Amino acid sequence: MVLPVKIASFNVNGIRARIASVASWLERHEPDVLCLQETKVEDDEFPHEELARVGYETRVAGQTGYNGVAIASRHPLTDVKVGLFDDGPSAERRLIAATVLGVRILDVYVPNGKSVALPSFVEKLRFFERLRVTLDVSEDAARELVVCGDFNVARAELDVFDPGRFRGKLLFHPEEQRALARVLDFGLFDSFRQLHPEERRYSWWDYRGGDFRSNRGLRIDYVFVTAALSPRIRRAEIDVEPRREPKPSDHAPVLVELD
DNA sequence: ATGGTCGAACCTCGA
Repeated sequence: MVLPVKIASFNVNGIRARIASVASWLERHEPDVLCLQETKVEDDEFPHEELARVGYETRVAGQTGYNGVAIASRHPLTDVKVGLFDDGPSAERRLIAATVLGVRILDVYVPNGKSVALPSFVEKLRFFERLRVTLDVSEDAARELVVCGDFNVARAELDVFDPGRFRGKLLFHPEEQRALARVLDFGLFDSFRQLHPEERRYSWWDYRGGDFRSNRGLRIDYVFVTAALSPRIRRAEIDVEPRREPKPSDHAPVLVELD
């Protein structure tokens, strides 16, 4: 691995609505890699040029209207792979993987689930199982590997502004927490929590009800790393600045620096 | 209080 490496992840909630903000953020922070979720655009309409102008080559897995992931990099991307192990050609676009500077990177957008009482919640739990199988069959827990993105689950009380109000509800339900934990049992560590064991920081705030202004948020975006990288995390942050902009995404970028 | 607000593509859905 070529060191140091700076890797970021950002659910942009529509790349076309956010392209100027994302390009500006890339210019300010200059990560080696930026993983994007909810690009909400077909591959032939992705704004590649705007990211190339600030130095990034982008590989995409998009669809019309919903979902969509992309990896932007200042360095060559190799071994690009789209989708979960059992995805058919019409599957929702929620996973893209690439190798950059010797680091294997998986960019994930986990289904929201809608409500714990609906079949979509079962689909969310199944997605976590399928993500684990994808790791088992395609990736190596012994190597330098990053799994980042929007996981749509707060892992612990410290990751929720009002645990009492969220307990048993979507984004903070024990079943989805266990499902995510089984993915992490592959051999992944929560970089932000490792460096900041006590800090209450969020990565997502509902657009409604002035939730950001009142800091009523959840930490549901993560950068997970394997044991080969966990001792080498020098910085793990959530950058709330883009959430303060006019017309922001409802998420904030999360980032790590490894050396 | 089961509200509220976004993006994308339609006149509603998914989050």
